[in-house]
Amino acid sequence: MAKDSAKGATEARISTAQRIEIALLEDIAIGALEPGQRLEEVNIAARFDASRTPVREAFSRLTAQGILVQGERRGVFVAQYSREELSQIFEAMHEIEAACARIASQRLNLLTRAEILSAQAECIAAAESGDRAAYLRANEAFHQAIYDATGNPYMAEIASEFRRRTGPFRAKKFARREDLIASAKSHQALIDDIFSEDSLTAAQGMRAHMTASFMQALKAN
Amino acid sequence: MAKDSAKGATEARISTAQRIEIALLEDIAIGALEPGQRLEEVNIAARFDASRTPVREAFSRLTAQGILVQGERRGVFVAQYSREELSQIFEAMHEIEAACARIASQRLNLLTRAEILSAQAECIAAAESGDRAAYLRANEAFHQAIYDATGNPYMAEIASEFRRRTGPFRAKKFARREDLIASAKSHQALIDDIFSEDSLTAAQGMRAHMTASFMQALKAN
DNA sequence: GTCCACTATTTTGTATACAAAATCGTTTGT
DNA sequence: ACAAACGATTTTGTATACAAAATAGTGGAC
Repeated sequence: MAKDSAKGATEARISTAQRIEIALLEDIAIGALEPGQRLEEVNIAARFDASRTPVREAFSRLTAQGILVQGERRGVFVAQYSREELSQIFEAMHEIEAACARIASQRLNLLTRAEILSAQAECIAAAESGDRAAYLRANEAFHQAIYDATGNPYMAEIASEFRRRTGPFRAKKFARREDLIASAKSHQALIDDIFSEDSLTAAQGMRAHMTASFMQALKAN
Repeated sequence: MAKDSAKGATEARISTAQRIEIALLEDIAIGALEPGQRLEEVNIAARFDASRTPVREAFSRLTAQGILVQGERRGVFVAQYSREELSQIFEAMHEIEAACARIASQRLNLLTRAEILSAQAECIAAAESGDRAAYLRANEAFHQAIYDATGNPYMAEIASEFRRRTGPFRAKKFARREDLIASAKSHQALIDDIFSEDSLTAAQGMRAHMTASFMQALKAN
């Protein structure tokens, strides 16, 4: 009965394969694993003190999501994109984010407004203290709050997927404290557009935000 | 040198896991595997005369794509959606398809126009002969041709993914020959809108097409 | 007769073993 | 000296074995 009441509420028992998948995702998001880097099954297995089997399962799932790619020859690699490919991925993400903003603006309620504002407050706090890692987390939470405000988990999921794929490239642009503050300020304008509840304004606000984000990502990559 | 010149041009050597993944996808698209149906590793392994290992790999990739879902208890199941969930998936798909149509309308060229028209010709032929399986294939090729016309493989990929996920639910609506002909006719209007090269017209045309598609899917499910 | 508990069976998750394919290095021939 | 080919080593793909968890089935007690 009280078997997992002590632990986090909904924390189900986690398999080794899932643990590896989550850890690899985190490493890629943080930048510990860089785009283009090769991942060998045996290395990863050793690192997690597991056999190759769960590692292969994690690789399968991550390649299916486009986070990892199989090279033409041996090995699995952290996905790496040329300038051209990056532009295409950002274009796709930009379309989805704009759709999310538009839908969210039409369905805002007290809760979703509060959660967007709350996430933004964390962004500002992290930006002012110059805590890069905290800002990266808060920034993701902010965008996630917008996705959630659509009330559509499928839209939210694909938007998140694109964020995971572009994470390593966006992360590089947050080098200095001013970058964080500028980003947080950009959020404020975006919030105004979405909270206007005018869907066109919301979508255009998000397009502007994403275009700026891509410009900076291009500079940093 | 001539090691695979006899076979299909780009057909690389395929692993058992990939073979199983493709076959399962096909079965789900066709309807041989119905939403909600449970898949047991040993059964599938026996069917493909393989061990559980490649089956598990295929399951991993398919669950990562949302084609299969892990039940809360045992087993992996073909994804099944409630009326509400189906509406959310179609909403998301509808947004992405509209974005594809808009972008495609801006980037049309001789080749992409030709391929859209060619796919539509196949749709008409299949519809008139009342060949349901052929129409399903041609219909997918038609939409794929529009995705490809965006020139953005990432947009194309997510659009395809949603099509795969909704395949079983859309397939049911093509019961009679008239359904096929009506669908092909609807394509014609859509082509006109996209070929207008007015992005707003193209997006609205696709929205109309998708809305109609969802209405029929709802009736059939 | 119903409910609970205990056991048995099924099923999943992980490890290991083995075979095949590919890369790398060395050697040999021209 | 350079190229080609052969062999050795690494790495992947698949099979099998084993352990743990969950469900189902059976029996017993009230």
